[in-house]
Amino acid sequence: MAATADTRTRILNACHTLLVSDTGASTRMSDIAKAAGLSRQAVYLHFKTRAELLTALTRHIDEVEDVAGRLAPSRAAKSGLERLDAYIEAWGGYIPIIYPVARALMAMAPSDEAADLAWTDRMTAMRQGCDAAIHALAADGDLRPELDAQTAADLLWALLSVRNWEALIQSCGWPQTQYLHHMKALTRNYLCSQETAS
Amino acid sequence: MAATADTRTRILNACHTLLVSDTGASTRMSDIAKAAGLSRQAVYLHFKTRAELLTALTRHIDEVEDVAGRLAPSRAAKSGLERLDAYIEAWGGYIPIIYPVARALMAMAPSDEAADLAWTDRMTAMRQGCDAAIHALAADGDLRPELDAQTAADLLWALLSVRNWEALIQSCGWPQTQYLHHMKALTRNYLCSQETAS
DNA sequence: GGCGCCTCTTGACACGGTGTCAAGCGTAAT
DNA sequence: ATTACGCTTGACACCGTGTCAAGAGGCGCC
Repeated sequence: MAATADTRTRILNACHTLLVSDTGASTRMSDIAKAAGLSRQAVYLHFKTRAELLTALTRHIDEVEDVAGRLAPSRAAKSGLERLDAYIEAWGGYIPIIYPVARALMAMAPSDEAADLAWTDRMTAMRQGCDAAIHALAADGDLRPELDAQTAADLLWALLSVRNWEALIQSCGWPQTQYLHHMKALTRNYLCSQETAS
Repeated sequence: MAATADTRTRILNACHTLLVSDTGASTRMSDIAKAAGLSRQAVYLHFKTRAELLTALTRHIDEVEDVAGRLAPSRAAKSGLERLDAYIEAWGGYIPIIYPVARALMAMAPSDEAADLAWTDRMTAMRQGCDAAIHALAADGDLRPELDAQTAADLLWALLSVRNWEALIQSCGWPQTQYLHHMKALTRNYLCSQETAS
């Protein structure tokens, strides 16, 4: 049993390091097996499909990297404005961590229902955070009056998408700090009431 | 010769309608052949690879839909602000048109160099437009002073990405008008000097 | 009319990757 | 000694892309 769990996490770790280091997205099941020092079939004994392995990996990273803990400050924020900033800081800071896995999952999503579902789920969860931040903002009366909460959350969600991060950090070569700065400034500017957006 | 060209465009049209109607992204070469009333191999006689077919299709659509003409108003704009708006209007209005093909191209990009290159090229071309708009803005002194042109163009480029459009229109169910409205408002708000952004 | 050319067809095949199956091996528990 | 478990080996099916070779049918040209 202990050995089983060990092997399982060994596979997860092997998969993770491959996705991080490698050209990544093209990581095959056989590569993962080799990296874990196992036969290809052994991997299938632990994870029925590649999609399942990848989603298990996201959950695993979530635990190891303590997403919940990272998001705590945002939930604990006193004001809507504070919450928005804390959320951007937390999620925006987490993107680089799950990105390698996210990339692989996104790549297979169009052709694999399970992967698509798993990724959509994650994005829906992220969306919750956006909703919460926007509601906190609205509760304070700091949501820009011409925006309804729905629209504002949609915008925030799109702005904080992994694909936007990818575009700015990977394609444009932005440093992470610049990304965080502009995401905060942009949302403050457009989603918050003028007087409070200082 | 005429027949050749005919067949070629018949393939392009078949491919296009499949990508538009269908679940789309999974359109196979054999589906395209069937839809064009040809054998699978006949398709390969006109397009060496799937990637080549798809990129040819983007160019074909560009012509039929007159991208150049659509972008003309932005180039003809008198002011930077006008140019920015016109560009968003033109490109933002063009996205829904190429989206079905773009989707297929984006889906295969991670695993196919040629597709990746073709898509990157298109995005680079789009980026030119962003640069031009930002420069026009800067020339008028309407670029927000704390932003350099590079950063502003990066942001504009990311905001106007197909993936953002996809998120807002496809996932969030926004109507196109709402998308255009907020893209214009958002950029005006964040990229332009305060006094002029009214 | 016979010739060659061009387009398209037919049917086969290789390749790469995922996922499945069956038989067997080694080892630890008891 | 038997059993159960985790893993290996090697085979195979499936699917989609891309390739190849042989040939059919229409068209113009001399």
